[in-house]
Amino acid sequence: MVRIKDIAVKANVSVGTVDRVLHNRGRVAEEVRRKVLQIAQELQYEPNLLARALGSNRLYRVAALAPDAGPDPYWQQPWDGIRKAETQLKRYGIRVEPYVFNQHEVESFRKQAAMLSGNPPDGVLVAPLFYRESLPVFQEWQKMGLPYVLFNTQITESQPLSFIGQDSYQSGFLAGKLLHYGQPAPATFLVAHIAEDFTNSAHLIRKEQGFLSYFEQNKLTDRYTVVHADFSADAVKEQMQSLLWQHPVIRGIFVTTSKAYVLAPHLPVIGGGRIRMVGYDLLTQNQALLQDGTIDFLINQNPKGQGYWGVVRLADHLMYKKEVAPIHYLPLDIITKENLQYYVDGE
Amino acid sequence: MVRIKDIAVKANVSVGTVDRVLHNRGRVAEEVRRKVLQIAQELQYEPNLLARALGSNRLYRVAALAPDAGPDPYWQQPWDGIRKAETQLKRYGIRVEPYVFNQHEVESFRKQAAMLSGNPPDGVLVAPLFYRESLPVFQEWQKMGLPYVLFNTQITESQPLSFIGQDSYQSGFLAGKLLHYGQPAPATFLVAHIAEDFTNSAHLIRKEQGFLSYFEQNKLTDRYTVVHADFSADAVKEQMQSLLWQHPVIRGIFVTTSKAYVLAPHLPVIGGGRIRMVGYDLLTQNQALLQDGTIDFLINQNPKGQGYWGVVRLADHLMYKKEVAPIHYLPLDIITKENLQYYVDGE
DNA sequence: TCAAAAAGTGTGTGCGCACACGCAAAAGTT
DNA sequence: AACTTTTGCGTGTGCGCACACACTTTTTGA
Repeated sequence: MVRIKDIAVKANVSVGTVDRVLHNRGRVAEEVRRKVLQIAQELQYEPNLLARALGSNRLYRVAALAPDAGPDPYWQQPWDGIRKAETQLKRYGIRVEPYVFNQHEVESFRKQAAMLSGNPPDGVLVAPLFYRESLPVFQEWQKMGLPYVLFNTQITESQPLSFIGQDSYQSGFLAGKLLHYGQPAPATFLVAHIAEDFTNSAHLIRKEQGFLSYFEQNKLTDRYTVVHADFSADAVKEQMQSLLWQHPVIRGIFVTTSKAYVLAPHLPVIGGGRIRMVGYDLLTQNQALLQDGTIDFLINQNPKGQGYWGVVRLADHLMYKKEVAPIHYLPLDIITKENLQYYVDGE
Repeated sequence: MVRIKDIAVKANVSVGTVDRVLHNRGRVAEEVRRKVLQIAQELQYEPNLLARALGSNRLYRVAALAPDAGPDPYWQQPWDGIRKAETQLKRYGIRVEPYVFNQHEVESFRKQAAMLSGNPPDGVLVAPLFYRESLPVFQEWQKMGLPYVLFNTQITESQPLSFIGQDSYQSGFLAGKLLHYGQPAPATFLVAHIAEDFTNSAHLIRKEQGFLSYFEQNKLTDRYTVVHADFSADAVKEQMQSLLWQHPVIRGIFVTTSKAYVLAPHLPVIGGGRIRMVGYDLLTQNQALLQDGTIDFLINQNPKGQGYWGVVRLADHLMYKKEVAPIHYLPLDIITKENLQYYVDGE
């Protein structure tokens, strides 16, 4: 195993000099610099991460900016992942500082972001729910040289260190397949958005686009119809009844958020064939509906993993100076009653 | 963070004594011993794993006993995972010694196992394909105090340190769901075992049991029939034709191994409804068949992950003296054309 | 021309732990 | 009583790295 000392001996310099070269710190003669780098390359030097973490007493502060888990249980999961990563990396000198905002109040997001910037950490993990309000914040961080990682929502206009999450388009596409698979024509499918500002939520738009594309690309549009529906939280029942009246051959519903459980109670128990349901995420309410057969498939967005990997990526960047891929798509896990157990609490 | 030194100070002894107590090495007065343990408990001492790995210059040898990747591409993947883990861990004192056997020759397994025992490593990772022949080997290891981790095939009669892999029973159960979903009755489904000694392969038996259970537990046996079929590698075509003749309403095939691609070319292109196929694992041949629609679903056994985690678990046990869970089930990943890309080469 | 600043380099210490070594006191032996 | 053995315990070194410090040589500037 190659150590810094080995490089030093081979290059006829001291370990201090090698250290300065490898970390771009201090002053080193250009000639020596190149020689050391070349030898390091040649010997395939890989730093011993244990020794590094042990030797440097440096503490890295990572700020996490995400919605409050209180009102929406979904957000508990990213926080769990973040916490898990912190526990694991604490020994290596990583500490996480949470900044919580209200997912329905733009102002609270702005405020927390400002607080964060006022006490700049070494890196940021952020769920940029509000598209318009995020951009100026990103610009500021960029100017400060503060690396930030996005999760949950992809905002292509910014230049984050990395994005962690699902490909929303492909996710909708997959939902199309799951509703269509083995479903005789003709049939109508509903794309249901629940209690969200659809036009301001990039990832919901992408999901719907993917869903539609499935039917278009497979040339199914002559036999299968897709209907868009926006539900507001307080009139779900009425809207559902009205939709069923208008479209008697609804055979499946694609709920684009984790809120399938909100819609489920208002489906007809029986009526010209059961209505299939595809939704997102393993909230306990959704799990129960999956078990009793109301929901056919859930697509797991692995929110816990998003938080976890976000912190890990930042640590990779900060501590180990590793290259970080700009996009880190998580798999589109298909969950049914039969394989659910292995995704719940998976370590 | 509590260090050994902190305990030493509080107990009025030296770090050497604390070390002896914590590791049960050397001689320590009983009174002092209890005092140190009590203080360690009190202070919630947790050893710094980094420092431990760094400080002890010990080299741990892990033997990996698994089939040759040459004849069956499936086995390349666990070996890849094992190799990956070794690369990652070799800096920290873990080295893997491969023992390769022929998956069709019981004798070669026995021979390699004997060689392994003759040059005992610190831990073993093994894919116990041959049920009967594995048991005595395990007994020997147990007697030697040699910790071993199982992967791929679970053998409940033994007491391994851990098992890494899928729940085969539930895996078959899930396959039942995937073939049945949206498939009108009546229909016949085939459970196809390809070129394996079925009766000596514990996990294939379990898969078939799970598959059958799906139809029983859901009370579908009056409308759906399940047929068991053993294929030998050199007569697949003839056997398939004969089966199609006997069971004209075959609507789906469950291939219990990664060899769906062997069967696929011999399915009728059209004939009273397409025949669905569910198989295992993302071999390139299977991926192509998934893409062109011949295979509907693949269940990913994550063979690479099995190898990887197996080595990691052993390292956890050997180096860090961590507790290792006796069973580590990997998720039953459902793969379709639409989400395949996110599982291939997922780091 | 000579001091001051900058450039270039080596040495030493500490991180927390494992482990070898060595010394003193107690217990055992003839 | 004069030993040997055993028991009990402290000290010291090294693992690979980060980083502070100090030292020498070169360059700069008035």
